[in-house]
Amino acid sequence: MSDLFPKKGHDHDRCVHSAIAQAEKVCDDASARFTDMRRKVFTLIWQSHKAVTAYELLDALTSEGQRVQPPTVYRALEFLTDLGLVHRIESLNAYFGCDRPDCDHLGQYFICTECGRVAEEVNEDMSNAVRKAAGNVGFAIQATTVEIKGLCHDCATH
Amino acid sequence: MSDLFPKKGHDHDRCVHSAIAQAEKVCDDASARFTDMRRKVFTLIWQSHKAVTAYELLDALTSEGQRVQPPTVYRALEFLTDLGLVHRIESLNAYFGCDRPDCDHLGQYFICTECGRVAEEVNEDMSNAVRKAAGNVGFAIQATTVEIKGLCHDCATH
DNA sequence: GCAGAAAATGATATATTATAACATTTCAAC
DNA sequence: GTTGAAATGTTATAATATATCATTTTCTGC
Repeated sequence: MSDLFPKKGHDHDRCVHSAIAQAEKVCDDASARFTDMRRKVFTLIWQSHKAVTAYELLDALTSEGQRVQPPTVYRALEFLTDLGLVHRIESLNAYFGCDRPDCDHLGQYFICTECGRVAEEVNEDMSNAVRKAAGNVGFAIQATTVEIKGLCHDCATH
Repeated sequence: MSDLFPKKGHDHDRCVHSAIAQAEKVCDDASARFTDMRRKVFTLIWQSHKAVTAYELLDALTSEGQRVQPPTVYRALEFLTDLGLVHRIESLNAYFGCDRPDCDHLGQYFICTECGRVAEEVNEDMSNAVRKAAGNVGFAIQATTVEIKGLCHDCATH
């Protein structure tokens, strides 16, 4: 059984650094600016493998000493989601760092209701099932939201 | 091609009456009360094949002469969603009447971004793909959200 | 029928999530 | 260094949702 969720005690700094490196590349390729604020928000989102709300980000930025208003955070989030660096989890009103922003994908999200962690998977069976179901009824897909709540393997077995 | 969305000019009164009849049965079977307020909210939701926000319901109830507060609407919605009579569309923060409340299902929702209509499908391929993907990673499913935005056949071809 | 318990609704206040509108600052290109 | 575009700051408010306690309605057992 592959483990979608990161192991406890994994080297999280590596996740963060890798994510930032990828984000820099994506921004560069898009001629978009990875500004200080955007970098801060992105880094905060990557502090954990959980989804983070806009106001949690706001609070975190504020306690870092900045006085930041909601539009600032929402603008950064919009920028990051538009580039695919961050995904919005609709069922949580929260935001989650994508670890494969370079590939164009219809992602699926597993959300553990016990530990709060989120994991993204790009699963061809699911994407194909969605595309096929849409095709059958003449529906032209623009965007998909697939969010699955439950217990991750760690929480289910401990 | 099967048409998931109802035809223009269909007999919508029939949809409404059938939905109410089913709701009465579901409530009866659950020994739950289909009170006046719940019936009103449910009927309002079924006025169209679109998803309706809580505050749209509130406004509709108010213009019917009642002075209703948010908790009243949210309580009715909670009751109806708990029984599976209504589904919440996460990506719209809105509520949608289920036309098969009696079968326990993981529903998928097609949302037309042009006409606003929503259609529910219970698609085994999709459910199975979700279950299989979860199984592969040892994830115990509690709930799923599958929402697909795009153009319905009518809007795509006209 | 009636008392008491439980369920539902009413009422008030407030929390949470998000955006509109306009001012100011920063930055890159020239 | 000027300028125009992009980004951020600032203020206000919209939209969505819930907590809490009071009152009313309904159900149950007698």
